[in-house]
Amino acid sequence: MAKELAKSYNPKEVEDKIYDFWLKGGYFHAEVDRDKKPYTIVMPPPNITGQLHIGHALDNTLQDILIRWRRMQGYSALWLPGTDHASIATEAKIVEAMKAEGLTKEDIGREKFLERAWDWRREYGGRICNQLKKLGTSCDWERERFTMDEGCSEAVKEVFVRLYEKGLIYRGERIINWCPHCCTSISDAEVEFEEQEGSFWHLRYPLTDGSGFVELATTRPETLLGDTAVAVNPEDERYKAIVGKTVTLPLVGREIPVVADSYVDMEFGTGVVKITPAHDPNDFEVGLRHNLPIINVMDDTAHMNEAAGEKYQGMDRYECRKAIVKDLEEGGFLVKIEPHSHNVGTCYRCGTTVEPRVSMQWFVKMEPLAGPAIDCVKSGKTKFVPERFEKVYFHWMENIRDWCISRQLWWGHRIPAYYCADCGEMVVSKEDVTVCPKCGKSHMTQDPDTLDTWFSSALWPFSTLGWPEKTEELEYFYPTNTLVTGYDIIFFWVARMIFSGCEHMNAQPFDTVFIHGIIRDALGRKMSKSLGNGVDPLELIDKYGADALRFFLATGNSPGNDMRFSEERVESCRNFANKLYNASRFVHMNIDDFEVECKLPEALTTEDKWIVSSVNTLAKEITDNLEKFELGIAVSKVYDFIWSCYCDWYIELAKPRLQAGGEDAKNARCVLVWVLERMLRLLHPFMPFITEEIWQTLPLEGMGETIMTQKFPEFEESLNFPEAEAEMAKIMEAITAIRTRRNEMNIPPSKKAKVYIATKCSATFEEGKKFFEKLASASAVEIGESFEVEGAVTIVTGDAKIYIPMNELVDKEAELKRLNKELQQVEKMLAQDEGKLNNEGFMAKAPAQVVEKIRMQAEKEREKIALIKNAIEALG
RNA sequence: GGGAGCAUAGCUCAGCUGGGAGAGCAUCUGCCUUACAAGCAGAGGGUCACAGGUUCGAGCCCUGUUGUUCCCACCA
Repeated sequence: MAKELAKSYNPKEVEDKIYDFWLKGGYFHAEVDRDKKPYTIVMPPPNITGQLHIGHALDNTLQDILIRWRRMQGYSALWLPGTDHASIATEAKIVEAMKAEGLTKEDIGREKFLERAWDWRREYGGRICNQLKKLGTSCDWERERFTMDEGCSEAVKEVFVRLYEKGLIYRGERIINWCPHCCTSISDAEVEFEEQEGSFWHLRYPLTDGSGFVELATTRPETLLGDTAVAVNPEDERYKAIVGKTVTLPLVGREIPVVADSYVDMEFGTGVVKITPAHDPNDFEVGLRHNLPIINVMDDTAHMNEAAGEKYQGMDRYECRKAIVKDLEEGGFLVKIEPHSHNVGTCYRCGTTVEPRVSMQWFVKMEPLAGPAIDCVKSGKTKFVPERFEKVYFHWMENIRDWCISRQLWWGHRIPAYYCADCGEMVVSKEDVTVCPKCGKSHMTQDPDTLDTWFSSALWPFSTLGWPEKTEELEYFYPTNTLVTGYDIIFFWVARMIFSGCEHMNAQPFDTVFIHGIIRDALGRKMSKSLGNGVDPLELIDKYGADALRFFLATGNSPGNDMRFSEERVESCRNFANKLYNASRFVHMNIDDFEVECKLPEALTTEDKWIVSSVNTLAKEITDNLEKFELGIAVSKVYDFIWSCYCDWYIELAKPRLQAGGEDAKNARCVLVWVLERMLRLLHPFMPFITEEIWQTLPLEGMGETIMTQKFPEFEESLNFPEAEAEMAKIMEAITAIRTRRNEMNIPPSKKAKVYIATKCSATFEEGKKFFEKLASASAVEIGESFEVEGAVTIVTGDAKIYIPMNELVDKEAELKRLNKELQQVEKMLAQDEGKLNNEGFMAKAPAQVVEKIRMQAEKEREKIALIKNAIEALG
């Protein structure tokens, strides 16, 4: 960071080095510290199968901004990282890898399979963490956890046993969603519905007594093989006579009853529904009400089983559908086929159409858990940002159904239930059970199933802090403060953490759920593997630097809303980093040969006070914004300040002073450094690398070794100079007005001209005189009450009338035209303001501040009008 | 069938509890002004989707309409 350095900032040279420095310094580590307030974020654990994608980058950038900010504010800020075992996804990967060797799970057995899975986890599980480090995430790696590590597994068992003993976990034969590809049950939340074009087959089932037929329609004719009834609405006059009779199931010949059930919609179709309790959730309910037999006609892979009959056994469900339709047609049972679009449930992991299926599974009874979880949010113990997501949450919680938690997988937490092969006794226990407590025989086998991945993630906010042990950490850091996540996993995860926290900790797991959207591609489409439209954050980091990527992710991103990816914007963020780097280079050029302290001098000029006051106010605003989770607003304010105030104005204002040398130059140097240092701290949560890099080069004796642990700037009354801000505004307005006029007239900066400033604020302009040469191409500046200047361009600002003599360039006609146009504009504004001031309603009801503001505005406008008129007269 | 979001400059989006419409990119003009051409100084460009309403005052609040995206839901 000195003169001889490259003109552009090169993030590659600094980022890894700085990250190592932070790690070695242990700055990410948070301890229980009774002198500090805790601030805790638990990281949504990425899957061990995962690669860092742009969504992770967003999620973790937001978390890192919050945690760095709070850490700088003096909290004991814990950001707890970890990974998720991701049972289905990981198991699929292992199975796939084995396939290449020609092996299946069953070939090698459970034990060997798990060995492979752990090997895989050891090899790849850390990959995503290393990728997160590239992003600059300041999480406490010493506390990194894994959902299947010893502690988390202990928590899982504890929860399972507790809920079981409370009667909130039960085992039962229910209809569940079955994925024939993953070969496991999945929960309701894991089913994604998609609209599909299908057919509506109208069939007729003959009445057994030979008195005719009933016509009904189905979208799934193959399930006919499992039909155990036909249902009509009890109110339906058309069918009252046949209720209680039986029909003979076509192709099968089974005699099944006609039942009356209000579930049937008389208006829809023919008003008759075939009932297949084993393969449809509604039919299952009907079956329960009418005591119907359940005939499961498919196996694990959705092929027809022996119950489907010899002819169809072994067929895949769609193959069977074709065969059935053909047979029905041949048998004269098919009335017609209508096109029909309907919602089909698919597995969110693999996209396979889910097969509803009756099987023995474990469930969490949700209703007793949902109540406290609803109260938790209703009472405000947990708040959603933005608030509208609370509605989504309530709706889901209020309509929740029992949660199927068992999975027919091997990779995961094995269900702690044991069965006696002799007497059939079941024992649920945290410890392995080898001897049956009932019959005393040692023929106990553990339930082969594992738990839904989300069962363990639901415990994440407290299992990672040591629960069920009563650790110091748990007591200090729980409830956590902020959970940052996308709206897409509110149901999977957020809701389940809330009821788990309420149930097991008797306290909300976090105070705030900060929800963000997803990042779409440049065309607004979801990023997906199949479209190949994803962007790789690591490539972006490589190309533009982590700071630039983070800045992009934080900017223009408002809570809960999706954002589109734009490489141009990442580039502009990179440019901002470079701008800051160059500003620092400038500062260094001016301080390296001098003794400069990062301390404000005694004597501050107006422009010094202006920049100091501005950065001081900025600190307050940023803090307010961050407290309200308005990260995007906060970050753009820092951007504007650094670029527009510090670089475009203050540095330029400082140049003449620096060149002049002497005491004033020394003061300017100090202010440059002081403001730069403060702005670096404000920017640090957003752009951690470059701010650290620059900060370390500044003359900051005794301030510590890292910016990370410096205090986040706070508003200080002693640094507030509103008068200086007002005075600078006058000077800046005059300079800008001159520039604009010169630009309009196409006068190059090299062509200097004398500037006459007629003003009542001569003291202000007298002090600002020196700036006009540098910033407004003035050859000389004269300030007075009034001037008579021949052949001059006249520029009117709120506080001054400025003349620039440019005989040969002045076009009197054009000048007059322009001044008249300006006059009109100002008169129009004045008319508006006077309208308000003459409006009784406005005067009576508008707040005093607003009235005062308008009054001042009108006053200014009147003055300006007088000045412009005056100038027009002078020209004419 | 319910519910929600979005609609603001050519493009992508900000806009806090209502008090004179902003940024980035793009376009145009002029500048290598000794930190930065990844830059500097300027300019142009908006009936804030439409129609009503509340209010002294509406991009913002209310109602409706249109378009669009998404979530939830057991119509076979």
